Order: sequence, then structure tokens, then C-alpha cells
Amino acid sequence: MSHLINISEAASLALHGLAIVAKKSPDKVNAKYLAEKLNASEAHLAKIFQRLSKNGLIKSFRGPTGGFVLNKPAEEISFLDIYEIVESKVILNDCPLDKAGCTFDNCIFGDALKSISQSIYQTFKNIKLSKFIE
Amino acid sequence: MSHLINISEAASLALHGLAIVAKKSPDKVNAKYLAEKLNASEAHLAKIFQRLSKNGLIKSFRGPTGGFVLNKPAEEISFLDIYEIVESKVILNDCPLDKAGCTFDNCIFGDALKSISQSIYQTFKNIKLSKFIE
DNA sequence: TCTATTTTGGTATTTAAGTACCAGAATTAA
DNA sequence: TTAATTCTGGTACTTAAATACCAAAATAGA
Repeated sequence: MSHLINISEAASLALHGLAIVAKKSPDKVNAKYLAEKLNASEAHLAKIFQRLSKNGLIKSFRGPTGGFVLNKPAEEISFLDIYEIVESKVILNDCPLDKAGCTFDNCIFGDALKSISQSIYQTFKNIKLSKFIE
Repeated sequence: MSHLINISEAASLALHGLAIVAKKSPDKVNAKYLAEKLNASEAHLAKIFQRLSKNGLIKSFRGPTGGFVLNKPAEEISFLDIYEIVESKVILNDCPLDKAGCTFDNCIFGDALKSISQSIYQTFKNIKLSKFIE
């Protein structure tokens, strides 16, 4: 069973975890709590949140009462931001042969994949953390 | 650099290779020729075409003058067919947490990804090998 | 029948992602 | 100052996908 859209479990955990952090704001939320809530291993989740912290999306605090809080307003954090931190920068041309030097004159996929990529990109950009606060 | 749509190099090679086979029809085309044309390793390409053959998309012939030909009209072979043979059956829900038991009540991605998946699915279905014969 | 050619299929290697472990540094509260 | 808690960061393990290798089987033509 293969997914058509590329979303790793790590990126998904990051989004779901940050949604919890946003909802609990301004309280701090620690990795143990998040891992439990998401049925994920604490080690794995901690690693992911380390990257989010290093990239300025969240602030982290050590020691008892430590944990994570957002580092900017929830409206200003999109799933695209999260995705590009956890996976890597997005590329909007989806033919895998293109980079390795395709031998066809014109891309065999035409424009179809490029425009879908762009719509996925926009969708990712429009999913904001603020959506998960009520 | 990460692609938003999931297309392995193998699936892409299969499509590009089959396009060549379709164009050369009714002549047979062998793996060596295809590998050269596509800048791919012959071993890798042969493996991919083995699967296409086993799944009835192409017919294969051994020995000198051997090679591959389509096993059905080019109009009846879509990129979706190829994709599902090379990758695996497509799943149209793209949240990776869904299968592992998401702990959120409603999918955090809403319907957005599902509808994009469907549009990718349709696009894959509409790309027919006959498009590459002129 | 013999040789060269081509697919076949089993296996092995490589690569990347996901996951887990653990000691160290920082912080809080007693 | 001590003990408990929490993030940090380096490393190691596991798993799956991608890719490569090679001997065996089949075939065509001489």
C-alpha cells in the first residue's frame, strides 16, 4: 500500500505534536506527554522536537517543569514550515528522472505533476497551527 | 530536497521505458537498449520489466532477437497500472498516522489531502501509453 | 548441435528512514 | 547543595527500499 503524497511519519508526528502544544499554550508541554498522547516512542518524538527547536519553531526548557512552547504565533506556523524542517526543502518538479538527466526531450509527465505539486504546496502552506486552537 | 508526490525512480523508469516500447511497436525492444536510452543500469531496468511482464503488461521473449512488446493496446495501459505494479496498490488516505491508530478524534488534515490524493489518482489514470505514440 | 544473446530469478549489497539507547548538561525545588 | 526532572546530542540498531550481481534457462541462427 503506497501513499500518493509524500508525508513521513516524522512530519506527521511533528504536526500532531505541535497542534497539542498550540492548544495547551501558554503552558509548556513535555516530550513524555506528547509521546503518550500520540502513541509514539519518546526518543523518536524528542528527536523531532529537537529539530523544530533548532529551527526556531518552538522554544525548549530543561529541568523539572521544562518542556516546549511555540516560539511564534500559531497563525505564523504552517504545515509547510514543519514539513520542510522535518523532511527537507520542497522541490516542485515531481519527475524523479529530471534531476538525473532525463533523456526525453519533453517531460513525459507534461505539466500535470507540476501543477499538482503546486496545489499540494499551497495546501501545506494553508494548514496553520492556529486552526487547532478552539 | 523532497518531492511532494511519491514516485520512485523505478516507477518513472517503467513509464519511460514502456513509452519507448510503445513507440517501437510492433518491434521488440530489449533491456540493454532501454537501459542505454534511459541512462539506467541494465540490471535494474531488467528487474522492473520482469515485474511488468509477470503482471501481464508486456510480453517477453528470450534469446537473440528477444526483448519486450506490449501485451495489450497502448490505450489500455495507464501510468496508474504501472505505478501500482512497481510501487504497490495505491491508498487514497494520506495521513501516515491513520493506519497506526491516530489519537485525534478527527483527522488533523481534514479532507484536503484526501481530495488531492484523488486528483493525483485521476491524473495517473489519465496518462495512457498511447499518448507517447505519434 | 554449437554459440551467442537475452530474459529469469535468486541473492547480495547499498542506502535511507525510522527508531532506540544512554550519558551529559541545564534547571527547579527542597 | 542535593536530588529529581527534562532536554540535548551522539551513536547504534532495525527495517525497508533501491540497486546490483551472477549463474541458469530459453531461444535464434549458423
